[in-house]
Amino acid sequence: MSYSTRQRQVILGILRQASQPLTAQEIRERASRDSAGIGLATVYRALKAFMARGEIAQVEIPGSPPCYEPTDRGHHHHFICQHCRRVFDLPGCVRDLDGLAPQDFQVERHEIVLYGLCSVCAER
Amino acid sequence: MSYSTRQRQVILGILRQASQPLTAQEIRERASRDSAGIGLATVYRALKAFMARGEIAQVEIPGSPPCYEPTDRGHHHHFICQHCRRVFDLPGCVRDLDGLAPQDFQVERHEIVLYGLCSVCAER
DNA sequence: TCGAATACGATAATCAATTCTCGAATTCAG
DNA sequence: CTGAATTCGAGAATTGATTATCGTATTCGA
Repeated sequence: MSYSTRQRQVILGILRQASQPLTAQEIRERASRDSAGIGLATVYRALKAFMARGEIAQVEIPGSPPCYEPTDRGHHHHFICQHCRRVFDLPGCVRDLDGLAPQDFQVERHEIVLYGLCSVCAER
Repeated sequence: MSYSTRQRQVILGILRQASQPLTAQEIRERASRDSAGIGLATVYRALKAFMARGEIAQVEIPGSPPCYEPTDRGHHHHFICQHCRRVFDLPGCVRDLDGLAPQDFQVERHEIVLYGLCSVCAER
């Protein structure tokens, strides 16, 4: 099985506290603020282990390396600020999406990404 | 300015004939079927030139290298078949998308990607 | 047609993300 | 507590996409 180490607890805690999905790099940076720092390889190993257990999910964001977030946040989408490049969670969804595809296509899931300026970057 | 070469005509023709956005690799493969073959570097140079002129656009598809398609197809979105991995164009859009973001966010554009099985792969 | 500008092809170089390596440290079941 | 299993850290290696290099070939305006 897999062991519960200090590093993995830190990493999972960071993902749970974050209000956006984070990249492996971002996780390492935040981990290095507190504890003595965590190797990037360790972050990747932990992410792989958490994903195998279904605790976190990978979010593919166009133009950004893959991000990770806890799976318990329910269905939602993302906003990317074109200025600061940060990714934000957007609660909610829209209906009638599946109707976009032809009748004989089976739609299983969807991703919506909005691009623009976040509240901070919009003020200039 | 930029010259009109045999290679660039081939590349643009391939993009126009395709019913889906194509990656640089896919373009090179299709180009090699007819003419004597085109270098990958040439494909990238041509894509860059066409983009500078606004004739084609880059489409960022999660989990796939960037794809390219002519800009004259109007606003549309994409469907990715989880079985054959192909990318399909979906005409149309949905309304009220911008409402997903908080009031103080400026939404400039959006991408919608549907995942599932295309008509061919759904038959099994 | 001439020649400067541009593009070609093949391959090497770059770049960023991710994985591997390996000796040392940690975890945890018994 | 003990030891086998697992993980760690740091850096090297790998991978895949893209760009640069450079000698040659093509394009096209004058």
